[in-house]
Amino acid sequence: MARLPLYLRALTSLAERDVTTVSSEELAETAGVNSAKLRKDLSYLGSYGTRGVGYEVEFLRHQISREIGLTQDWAVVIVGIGNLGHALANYGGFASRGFRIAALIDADPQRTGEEVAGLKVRHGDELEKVVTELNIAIGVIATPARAAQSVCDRLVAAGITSILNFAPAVVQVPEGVDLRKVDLSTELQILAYHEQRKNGSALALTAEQAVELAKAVRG
Amino acid sequence: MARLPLYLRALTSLAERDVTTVSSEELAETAGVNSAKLRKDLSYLGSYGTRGVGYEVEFLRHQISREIGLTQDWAVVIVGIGNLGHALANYGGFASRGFRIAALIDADPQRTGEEVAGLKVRHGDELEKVVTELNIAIGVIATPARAAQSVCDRLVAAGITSILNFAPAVVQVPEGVDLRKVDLSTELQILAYHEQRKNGSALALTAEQAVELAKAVRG
DNA sequence: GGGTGTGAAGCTATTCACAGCA
DNA sequence: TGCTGTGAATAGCTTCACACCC
Repeated sequence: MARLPLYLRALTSLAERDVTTVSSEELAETAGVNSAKLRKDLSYLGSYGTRGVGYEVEFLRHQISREIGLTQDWAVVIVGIGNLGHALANYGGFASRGFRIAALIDADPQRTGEEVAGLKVRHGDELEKVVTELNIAIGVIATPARAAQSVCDRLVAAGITSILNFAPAVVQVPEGVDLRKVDLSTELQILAYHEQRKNGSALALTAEQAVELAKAVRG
Repeated sequence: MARLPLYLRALTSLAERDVTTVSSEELAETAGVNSAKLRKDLSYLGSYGTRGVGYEVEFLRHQISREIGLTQDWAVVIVGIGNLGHALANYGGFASRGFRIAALIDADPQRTGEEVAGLKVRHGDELEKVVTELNIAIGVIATPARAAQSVCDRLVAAGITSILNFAPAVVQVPEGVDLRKVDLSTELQILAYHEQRKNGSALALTAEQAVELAKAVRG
């Protein structure tokens, strides 16, 4: 369930404020969701709450961590060490959540050997070797769009079944491989779509439409 | 509709290959969705296809661009010029889609004045001024988690109603403000969740569960 | 024939509302 | 009494299947 990480974060934030017990209502508010939805989600994990009281923050946090698989350590390879690859390699939020950046790969021989975030960048040819030797579980694609599919194919061929794609390209994977994508300009486009609707609804009408609307409003 | 950017990208990729006409089946395949879904989505924009023929690539591309609002130019401010802010500022995919990075802001006085992606980084105090003067439509939060809510509040107060949050924090916005979030470690956590299920399904059973399972299988 | 546009069916996710337990 | 856990109701989304048009 895609909301578990959200609940986990909300619980962490509560734990930092030394809250020990929380109701579904409060936790839902913190996480920004409906309380019935939260209770239903949590009930799939088991009955971890106490009626009349709520949930114990630390206990629930541990249960969710275990459910997600954060109690083990996942080795990640980042392919494509451009601007974004750099940022991802240096992003501090991974280590604390059980993700370990184990290798960095770039096709550009100029970059090979360069040190980024304490790791030497390795050449594209070594991809398969790196995946096997370091027991990589998750591949991150941060290459330009044109390279994404072939990098993805090679990751899959090397045995990786979980891939996070940042390249702005449609990438196909075989059955059994999980592909998630994060697309920066898609997100902006969705915002722009709504923004346009907010500001432009009246202004964007053609003269004809305005007349029609005026008629309709008058009844 | 959140899939329009996906279709737009598929159409662009087809246009680059000089395809002029495409069926819903082909376009759906390119975009990685079901063809019935694609036809239904497109039908909301209007009847832009021709029965027995398909859709004209350039025409449809223009219609979708217009629908999303990509025919106008959107000024974007990035707040927080760390690793990620840098990467976003330098990301080439925005300009070509009608998004113009108009300003960069960082709270650290050390960074103020530094030039990133051809723009001078401005100090946090100037946020409201920058938003008003440059007619900013979209705010991007790339700060650490602890600063996210206050940056968001200030963006909203300055009149921005579309915000993209990269900080790993739950951020609340008032009614009428669109907030989208991109969370890198959440994405990895979702992958880890599935990965765990794939590899560990049998191994992760306790002895008792294994016995139960064996019984159930035998009927 | 070929392929869009769309009602209808099916499915999944969300919300309601309350029984049941601390 | 207060709050969880959950059946039932609802809403939203996806897919099917075919009428209709080029």
